[in-house]
Amino acid sequence: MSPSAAVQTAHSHPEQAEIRIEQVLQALGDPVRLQIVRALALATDGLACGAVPLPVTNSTRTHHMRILREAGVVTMRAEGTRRISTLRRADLDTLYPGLLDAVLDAPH
Amino acid sequence: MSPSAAVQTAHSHPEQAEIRIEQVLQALGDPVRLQIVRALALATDGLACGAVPLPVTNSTRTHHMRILREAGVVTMRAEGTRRISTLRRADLDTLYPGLLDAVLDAPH
DNA sequence: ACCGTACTACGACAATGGTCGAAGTACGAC
DNA sequence: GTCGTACTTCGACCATTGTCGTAGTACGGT
Repeated sequence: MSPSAAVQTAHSHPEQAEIRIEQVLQALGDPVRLQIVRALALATDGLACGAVPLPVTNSTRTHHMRILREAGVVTMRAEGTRRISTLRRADLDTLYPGLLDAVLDAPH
Repeated sequence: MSPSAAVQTAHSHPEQAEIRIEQVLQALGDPVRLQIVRALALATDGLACGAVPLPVTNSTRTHHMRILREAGVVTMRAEGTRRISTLRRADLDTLYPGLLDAVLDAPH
């Protein structure tokens, strides 16, 4: 195995201080991603990307997870072959109190 | 004067029930539009589109105002040659309590 | 070792979106 | 009426974005 074999599984996450409101809003502004976030909100201990039923292919799913991760909305950790995603509730509630709750409580 | 001469000044606004959260979030997710919304939040009695200093041309300004209006974030009324825009605070607070405040209080 | 599952990376594509300039409309002032 | 101001509309442009298929990597099972 090459030394760089584990690079792929290491995802970059923004620090709390690096999270920007426009990026968060834009990330939440897509129907597919909002569906993902709503599903993650119900699973307090995280959820595998593939566990959310979505009308898109796997590669598109990965793309949306990346947007959410890079915006600072979710964290991802490897667990076997799964990537468990979790909502960054604490960080978002600290930076933008009420934002996440308002979005999650919104009628859909 | 033709009968349809006043069409241009009549802008369409979505009813409160027609406002969709994804559209609102996407509208707020643009830096220029967020700047507009922040300016409007300070002027309770509305503001002319051109009164907000923006690094874009007039046509782009109009474009952004249209996005905000069609998303249900602002209302516009004609007042002479000016178009006075107002934040739809009541509607947004009713539909998504805490959302607008969270966005406006966000660090920038 | 082999295979299947879970996900990622890359390239391509069409659609969307932000930007502009030019032309046009509405209103007020003169 | 003419002129200037404020804004809109239209078409064009380029960058971004959501989508996909294909190929690839990592891990667990057998």
